[in-house]
Amino acid sequence: MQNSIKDIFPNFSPELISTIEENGSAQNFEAGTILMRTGQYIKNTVLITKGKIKIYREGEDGGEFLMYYLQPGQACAISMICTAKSEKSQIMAKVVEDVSVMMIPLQMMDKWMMEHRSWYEFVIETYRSRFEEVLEVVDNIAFRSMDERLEFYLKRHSDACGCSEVKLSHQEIASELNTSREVVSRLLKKMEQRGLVKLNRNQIELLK
Amino acid sequence: MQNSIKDIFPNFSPELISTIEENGSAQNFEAGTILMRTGQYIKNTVLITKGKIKIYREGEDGGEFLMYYLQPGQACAISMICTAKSEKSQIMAKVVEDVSVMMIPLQMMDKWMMEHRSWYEFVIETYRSRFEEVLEVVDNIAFRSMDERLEFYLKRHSDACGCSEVKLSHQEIASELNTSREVVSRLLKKMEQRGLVKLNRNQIELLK
DNA sequence: ATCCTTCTGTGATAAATGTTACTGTAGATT
DNA sequence: AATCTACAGTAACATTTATCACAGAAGGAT
Repeated sequence: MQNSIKDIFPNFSPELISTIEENGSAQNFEAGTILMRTGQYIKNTVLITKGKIKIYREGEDGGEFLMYYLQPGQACAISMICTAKSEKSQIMAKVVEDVSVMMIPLQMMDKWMMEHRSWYEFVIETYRSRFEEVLEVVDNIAFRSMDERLEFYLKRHSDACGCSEVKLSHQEIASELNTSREVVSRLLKKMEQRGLVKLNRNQIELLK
Repeated sequence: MQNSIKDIFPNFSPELISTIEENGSAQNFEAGTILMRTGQYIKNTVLITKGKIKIYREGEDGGEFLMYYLQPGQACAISMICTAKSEKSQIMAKVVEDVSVMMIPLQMMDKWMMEHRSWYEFVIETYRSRFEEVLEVVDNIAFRSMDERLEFYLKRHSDACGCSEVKLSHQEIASELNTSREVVSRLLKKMEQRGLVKLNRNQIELLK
């Protein structure tokens, strides 16, 4: 089996891995799928084994503010946090690159915390890294102006996809930064003049 | 002993409470004390038994952006999250009302997760509620304008202190919202005209 | 090629927020 | 009382961001 849990989650103990394979349910979703909506009840913890997911915070007016990416080897912290209580989701999760995931029923998630040290450590580390990531998001919107936020956004995107081309329209970027398309166009133009990017239709090439 | 762990953390098991009393160190700090600075290494988890603490995110330019309050019966999620790794603090914690706290060495924090169900549940619930609170902060700065944020700020303050008078100068409020004093003055004046507040020197009275 | 849709660029203008400069006032200090 | 200091109000202006209006370009569909 390619994309095995073993390879993607190298810190998991062999016992944990077999338990996951027994109790989890492997599933695939195409790009574009909404895996989770704000307000939905959470019944599973999601481990990503392939592909990419974006996590958004939704505004009352329908805005979709990008929080962070989830990639193979990671898990949805929100789904873990809402564990025992089977709470409502506070976020929206959208598949941006066909994913394979392992769905873990919430009771298992909780049970394993006591039984598997490597699971416990993974969960704690997931909490920690996501919390820090959200704090960084707060920094960006609290302390930085739109041009800096845009640069950060592009950099994060290219880090996530491992390439220097961002294949998104200005409109899509604007939505994820909760601003308007015109503002993004203008700021990108300035960045191009500064030699930071090269602009093409539906593609922004990062030069530095 | 007044302000006992037992009364303030009613969900803790008797065994956990005695373990805490054996291993923790009770300490007091005056209003104004900085309990934790950004970048400091964390050696303890902090349980609050009395008083109030504000948690800030610091900007590179020295801004102090208010994230949330910590009150009796609560714990600093950040200090828990940075657990085993003894990571650096990502936030700044300032005492705003004389506090009594119980300092728990980080090794204990980790050990008890396996040994005390009530500790485990408390920690998970702390993660959950703080994560949600930070998401709400993101909402405010991502989707709302300064006048709405100011109203929210005042409401949160009065909730935290349990009174309808906010005894802060415009300058202090401005710092915590990362804006300028003049903007706060203007917006407060408008709120007064709308009948939402009554303004006095060093005091804002919430009317609704 | 022609049409159509989506994407991009840009000017004009409006609104929100930040900055500068100055004034007055309340309370503390002397 | 005279002085000093922190706080609050406000006008004028600058900057940033949002909105409106429109035009042209790229690429797909017919």
